[in-house]
Amino acid sequence: MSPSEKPEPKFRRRANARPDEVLDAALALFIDQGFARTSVDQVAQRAGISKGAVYLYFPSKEAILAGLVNRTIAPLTDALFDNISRHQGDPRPAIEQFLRMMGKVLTDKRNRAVPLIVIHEAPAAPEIATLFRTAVLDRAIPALSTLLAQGVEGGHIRPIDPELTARTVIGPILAHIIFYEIFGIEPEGGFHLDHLIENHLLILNAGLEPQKG
Amino acid sequence: MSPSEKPEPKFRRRANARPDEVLDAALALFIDQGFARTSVDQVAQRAGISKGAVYLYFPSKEAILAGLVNRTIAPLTDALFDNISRHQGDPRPAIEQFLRMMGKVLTDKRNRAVPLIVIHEAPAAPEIATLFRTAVLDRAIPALSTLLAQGVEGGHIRPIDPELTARTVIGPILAHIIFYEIFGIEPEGGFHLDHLIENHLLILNAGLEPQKG
Amino acid sequence: MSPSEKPEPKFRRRANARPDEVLDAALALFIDQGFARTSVDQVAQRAGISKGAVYLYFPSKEAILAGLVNRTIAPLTDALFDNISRHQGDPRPAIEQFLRMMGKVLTDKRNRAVPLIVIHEAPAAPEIATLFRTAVLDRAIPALSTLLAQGVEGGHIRPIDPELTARTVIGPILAHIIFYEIFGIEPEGGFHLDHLIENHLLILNAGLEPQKG
Amino acid sequence: MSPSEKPEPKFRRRANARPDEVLDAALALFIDQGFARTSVDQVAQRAGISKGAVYLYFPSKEAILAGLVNRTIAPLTDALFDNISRHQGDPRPAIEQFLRMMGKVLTDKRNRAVPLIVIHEAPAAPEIATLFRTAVLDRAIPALSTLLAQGVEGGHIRPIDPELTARTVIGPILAHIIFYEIFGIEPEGGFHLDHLIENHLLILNAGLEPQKG
DNA sequence: AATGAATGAGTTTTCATTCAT
DNA sequence: GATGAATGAAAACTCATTCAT
Repeated sequence: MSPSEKPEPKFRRRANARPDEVLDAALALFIDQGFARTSVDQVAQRAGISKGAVYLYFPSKEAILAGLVNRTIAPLTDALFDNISRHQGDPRPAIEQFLRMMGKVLTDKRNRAVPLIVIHEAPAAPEIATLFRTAVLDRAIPALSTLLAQGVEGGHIRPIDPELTARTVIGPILAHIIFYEIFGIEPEGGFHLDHLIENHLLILNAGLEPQKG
Repeated sequence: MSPSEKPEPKFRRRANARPDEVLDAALALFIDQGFARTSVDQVAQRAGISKGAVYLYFPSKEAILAGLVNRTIAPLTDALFDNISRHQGDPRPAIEQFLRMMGKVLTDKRNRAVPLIVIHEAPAAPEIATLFRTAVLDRAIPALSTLLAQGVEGGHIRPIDPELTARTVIGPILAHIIFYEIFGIEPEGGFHLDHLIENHLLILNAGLEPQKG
Repeated sequence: MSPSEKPEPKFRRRANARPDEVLDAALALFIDQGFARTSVDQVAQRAGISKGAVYLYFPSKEAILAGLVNRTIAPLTDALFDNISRHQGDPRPAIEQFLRMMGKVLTDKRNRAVPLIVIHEAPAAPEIATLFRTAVLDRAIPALSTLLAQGVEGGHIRPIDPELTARTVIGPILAHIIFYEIFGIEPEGGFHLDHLIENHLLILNAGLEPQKG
Repeated sequence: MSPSEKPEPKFRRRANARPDEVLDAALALFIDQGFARTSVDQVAQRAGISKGAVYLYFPSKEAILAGLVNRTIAPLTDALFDNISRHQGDPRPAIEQFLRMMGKVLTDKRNRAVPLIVIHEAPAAPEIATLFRTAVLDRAIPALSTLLAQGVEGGHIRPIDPELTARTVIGPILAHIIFYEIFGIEPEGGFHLDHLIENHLLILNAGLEPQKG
């Protein structure tokens, strides 16, 4: 208690990094306990601010989740999806590239967490589900479908239903993540999303090969 | 108060019919509103009994869900999974049969509902997730893996990682259901899980074909 | 702590008098502290039940107030207002009777309290204000207006505007109560609403006397 | 930082104009939304200053209301009330003048607003009620009482209780305003406070007329 | 066995007020 | 003087669970 010791100020620094800090805290907590079981108080405490301060940046608890989704979604540019849907010729290299990119992104647990939370909370927060759908699924599925349809038309791949095949393309990744994150099922070799994707591509590429004769 | 005063009712509600009625009520409600937003009161009312009576049969709200999961799981006999894992020769017919059976079962919304609820509630009710995993996933995935490993060994299918390929087998169905049920995404032709499965099998069968030469 | 002492049961008696007990508790508290400054917790405590139990009977805090208004309003039968508006001949005896009845009712502090609370809370609870208006003012003012109009037409009283005169009839009572209850202003002789009314009637009766010639 | 570096702005906001601007903003907001549902932030924003700055001029939200009451009250000089209480002879012309003046003042919604807010907030802010009472009611009622008492004594009006009659004089105006502002009850001809007053005076003047014989 | 009245812990949200800058 | 970020206390409401009857 020497006079030189600076007394803790009641109010901490002012940061305009605050919203991001709140999101960081929220994400960590949501991953641990889920959205519903995390209180705003906990988020605030973990972010090192008061509950009231959280409401300075986010008008509601749900808005925090929306912020999280938005932050995760933001890097998904139109260019990304346009590239896929505008691809000409054999779709398989484009699919490979797409899946490997997904693999890279989703290898980071923090990126996997957001879609999972959305899935968990969809019944309680349908607007968030819509937000995610609009920003991700409604762009990715049509892009893949277009890519595949073009491949069928050009005879580059076997004639399949493009829209349904999009589920064959993406589904295994979804299953892998859900098995691991929700049910704690880990393959012998570990989570390694890249392994899954390479194995999946092996089958997918061969499976799409046009029949001879 | 002699026993002759009150005539025995001709039909007395058998107490052991009650738990099932509760589960029926709960399932209908959970499908409609989700587990979290359904109150025990609602379940009781729909089952035609009092809230207190529900607790006579189930010690907690979560136990109702567990009961639901158990009832849904019960038909999955060991024989079913044994058949798959003991299959010899080309695994593809067995996979076809397995997927078509899944397709039949999961075409009924009531059967889709339980796994979906489990997924939604997993963070809040991990024991239920475990229950489901143990009874379903921990049996289905190894069975498929064994089946595939045997196929690889016998040269009936291309050399792939059996455990990871199990995700390629199942994943598209999971994706289809999640897209539809959670995000409201319906393919142009409608939900039709059987279409999805036939399209998927087309690719999968070709994709597993052993390479010539 | 003798064994014969009955341990306090956790749950008290079940009464269907409960809603009324809640209203009693609420009224006392609202008189003391006002509606806004009274918490549901306080109401519950005063009623000797838990907060949750209050919500068993009233879906919201505002509903408690509505219940209070309704209970106070209930005795005002249609017959009462019909009597006034159907009166024929000199309106003054009817007015006398009406004001004296009001005086009797409003001499009870508990009856005065409800309109006052409504006035205080009108900006925060406009539906309650509407409830009160519909049940009381929209019946009393037209009844008085009709009575006065008939009196004017029959030449029993001086030609005045019936609707505005209704305010002259009622206003002094309102002023008396507001001065006393809100501002703590007490006439030298004490609150005595009946004195006020007699004095008011003296002036009112003379003031309505038709001009001679 | 020499004084010459920063040129004096030609027009500098005079700090002492600020409190009045705050009051203006507050009044407008209070009329619109009521005192309780107006936040200090809103007042600050409307006044074009920061929330903190409001607290430079007013130590609390309640103090803003007090300031508003004071500003409204200020024009009520002692002379005004002295005139009334010192009046000799028939009190009726003085009462007429008084009521017409009230009518003029209260025809402006902004002037009606302050007493109404005081009435609404009295349970939450008793000191403000006291402030209003002391400055207005404790001067007006005695003044009227004195005036009436003198009129009775001089035989200019019928023998009535002066203090209670003061309520008969003022009450109809209060009723008219409360009916209109709080309950939204408008006479057929519109609010027109002056009509109410003229009608009231007709009755009042006749009602105070000393009895013949 | 059955009821349903009662409990009470838990959560989001608001906002007057403070104070570091 | 002025700002506005931050605080923290308060309060309504929900509902799984309990238990007297």
